[in-house]
Amino acid sequence: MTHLELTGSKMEVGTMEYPFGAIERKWQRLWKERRIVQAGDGLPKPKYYVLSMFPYPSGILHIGHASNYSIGDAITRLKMMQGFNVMQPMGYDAFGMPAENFAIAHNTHPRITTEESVTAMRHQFERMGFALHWDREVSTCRPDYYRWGQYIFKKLYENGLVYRKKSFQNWCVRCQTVLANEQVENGACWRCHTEVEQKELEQWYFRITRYTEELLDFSHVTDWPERVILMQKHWIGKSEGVEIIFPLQDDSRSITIFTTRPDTVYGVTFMALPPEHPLVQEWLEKEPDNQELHEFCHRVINKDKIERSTENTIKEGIFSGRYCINPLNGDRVQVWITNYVLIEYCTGAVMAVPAHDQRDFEFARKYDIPMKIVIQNPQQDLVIREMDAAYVEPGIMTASAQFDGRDSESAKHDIGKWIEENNWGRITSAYRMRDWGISRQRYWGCPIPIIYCDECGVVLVPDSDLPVVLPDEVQVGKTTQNPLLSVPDWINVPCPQCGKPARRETDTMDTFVDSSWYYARYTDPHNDQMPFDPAKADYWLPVDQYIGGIEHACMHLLYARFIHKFMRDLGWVKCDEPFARLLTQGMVLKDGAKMSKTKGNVVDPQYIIDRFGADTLRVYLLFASPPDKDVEWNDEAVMGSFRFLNRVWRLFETHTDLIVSGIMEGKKSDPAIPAIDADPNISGEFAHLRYMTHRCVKRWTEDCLNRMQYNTAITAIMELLNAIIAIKDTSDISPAEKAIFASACQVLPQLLYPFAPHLAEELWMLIGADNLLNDSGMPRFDERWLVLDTITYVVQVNGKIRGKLELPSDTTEQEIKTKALEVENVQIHIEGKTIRKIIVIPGKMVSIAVV
RNA sequence: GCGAAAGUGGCGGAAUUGGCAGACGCGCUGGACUUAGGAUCCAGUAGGUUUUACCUGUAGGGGUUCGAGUCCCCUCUUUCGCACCA
Repeated sequence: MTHLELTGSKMEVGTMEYPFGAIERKWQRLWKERRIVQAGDGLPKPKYYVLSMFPYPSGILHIGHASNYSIGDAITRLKMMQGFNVMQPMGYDAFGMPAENFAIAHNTHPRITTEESVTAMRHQFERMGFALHWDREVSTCRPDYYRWGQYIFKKLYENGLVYRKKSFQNWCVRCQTVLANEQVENGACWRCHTEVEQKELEQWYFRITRYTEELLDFSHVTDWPERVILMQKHWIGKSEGVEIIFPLQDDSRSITIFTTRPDTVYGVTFMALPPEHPLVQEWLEKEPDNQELHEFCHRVINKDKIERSTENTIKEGIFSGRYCINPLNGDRVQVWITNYVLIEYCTGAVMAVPAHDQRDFEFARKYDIPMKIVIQNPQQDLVIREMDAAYVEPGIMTASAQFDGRDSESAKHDIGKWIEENNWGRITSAYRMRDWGISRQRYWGCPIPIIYCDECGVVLVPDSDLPVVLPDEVQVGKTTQNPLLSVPDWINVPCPQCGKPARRETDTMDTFVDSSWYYARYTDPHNDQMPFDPAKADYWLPVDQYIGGIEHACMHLLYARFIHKFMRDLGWVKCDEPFARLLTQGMVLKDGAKMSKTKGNVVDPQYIIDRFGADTLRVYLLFASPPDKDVEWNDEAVMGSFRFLNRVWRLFETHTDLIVSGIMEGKKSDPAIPAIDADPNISGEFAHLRYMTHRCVKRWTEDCLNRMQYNTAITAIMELLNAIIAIKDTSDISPAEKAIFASACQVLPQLLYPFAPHLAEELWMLIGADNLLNDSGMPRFDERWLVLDTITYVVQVNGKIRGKLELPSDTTEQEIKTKALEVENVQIHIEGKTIRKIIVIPGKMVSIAVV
């Protein structure tokens, strides 16, 4: 753990700073008592639902959490000031392999460690001063939560969105479980980075592919980063093309392929099938003596799926001895079994056009398969013998019957139609995304509510028997297989249908299932009749502002959208998307790298909170960079935030009486607008302070509400503070000046509230407020005071600044031109030259073009 | 390879629509005060020169414009995502 370079002993001899510890604890207590987060269901106020991705309860509040929730809490407090009925709930994504692995390593039970961690984390969240609605806390590992996960599984099943399939799966040896495609990164487990192997298993799948088209449609989100939308679209990977049926020669069956290049269909010279293809499997059975074929297929199938699907794998194949017919031109086409076709994608078969596809080209060259040019390069005629790569660009069609001479790109659609008209196939789309495998062979997860009966087959657990409670009395880690297999009392149950002995499913669900609907559970977290009351969900959903890491772009955020759309189809929710606005916050880096225990560059937020306060940490995290960018941790710069808060504290401490009486003075002049406006005849530094006050409030408002750029909002506060402190002598000032000074100070607590709520609340009270800041409304500014009497014009000659000009704001354009030309330094630069043009930008500058 | 985002002082980063580049903070330099400190206050801080001023400067090169960090074209670098997807 890297601490600040500062030692504890130095702390003790340091000078006084504001008593943040006492202040923070006091307000944390008071907020809890006064329940500042309202979150009343259906309150007659506009609602605002702020949600930060719930954490895995590691027991330690990581700096990344601190950053994530500081953003969420800033938004929460802003929305409270705006008068919204705000909900900011918190819970725990508590199932999963880390808890189980930790329990194995420490010879304990995941339930014990998880609950301990939850308690520890709740304290740390409170110490950060987040305005969280603890009444709504959920934890996915508790039966009152996962009961409804099982219920949703059943609903999915009943709607044909769940199925079981045996196939080769990504298998992590370390985690002893299957991983979804989304959870494999560069051929390794996303969690433990162990290399993923292939294992044939029977698995439960969610048919997310039924929603592909809708998942591609982002028209119902209010504000999502373009980057995330693009990543999801890419992940779903829609390609438009044509499915074509190639009949086998001397056989009643056929091979269906998908292609995005129907324009090359006249150039097909072979078919490429993967060994897993049903036809190939059939041929293997028919020809038990074909040693070569058996050996090849066996070898390819058992090769690591990841390894097989990389570009640099050497293409291999074996001729099946069979042919099929190209329906468009009657060509006889060789059928090959290859290692470069993926069974999972589309129809699991490829029409090979070696002249116009690089992969097919390489393969055809290797095995001496004929090539046929059907797209000509308009620049230079292609000759097969001279080609050293496939010609994949568009061009002019040739040897393609009635399409000869046409531009290949524009002919694509007509060929598709021609194929449809002749019943050779159809125009369709293909998707990269596969169904979501949710089975995990681990103990610490939500049990799948399925029972296997010899008589009745696969039987759903009846609603009345839910939840299927995860048995606690399990020896975790004693076996290399699923620990649930060692609990016969739990596994062996009577069949709910026929009553005969049956067995429970021992797979548990991927934890991403748990997190796919938690945001909806928060709207009605204690409901024991249904997952949530649709009326309550209708009030709160969609989540107005969701905050989380980019790493979930193609996992959690995609799964949650899928489940949400399913719940909408059931009528449980009305909106089309779960998360209206999404903010992907950056990581906290140290020395340019992600913090990690192994690198030893972890900063402990608790250490900072104990020494400099939660307010300091929060201000630092938000000030260091915009919320969606990474924050570079810097020990020294944290001190800057601490000093800033200290300066604010000192200002209020030294001038308490002045501010309080100044506020009274301001109220006298205009009771409707407290303090902020006073004598219009003010000039000099107080006029400037008044201008700065209104300017900073305006900038803060825009940065907070429109731009969500809290670093510049904090900058605006610092600038106002500097402007106030710049006034050195307050001993002998007029009542109007006093009111201006006070109004500048009075607005500070409001401006600080989203970022440093404890100090802000303390100062608000100090200057005599009778409400809490969440009820104080938004700080106000008045355009009247943003209009300056004089404007500084910049004068450019040929684009270079040659002078400045102070002019009354009502100067006419003609006068401005005249004055600009009179500036001494301007005259030097235009002397002896011809003025071609003078451009006046009102309120800003004069640009003179000379030759 | 494909797709996307980004490149600004010693550092984090500002510059909202093309209009004073470097706000704000850190660090640094000098000074004041002193209870000798991670305190506070004052001055300075893009680089350069012949310093009331001028020149150069937002990865590099070109272009549009009275005017470009911002718009257009090319190149380079970095980061991220996808990667035999037919």
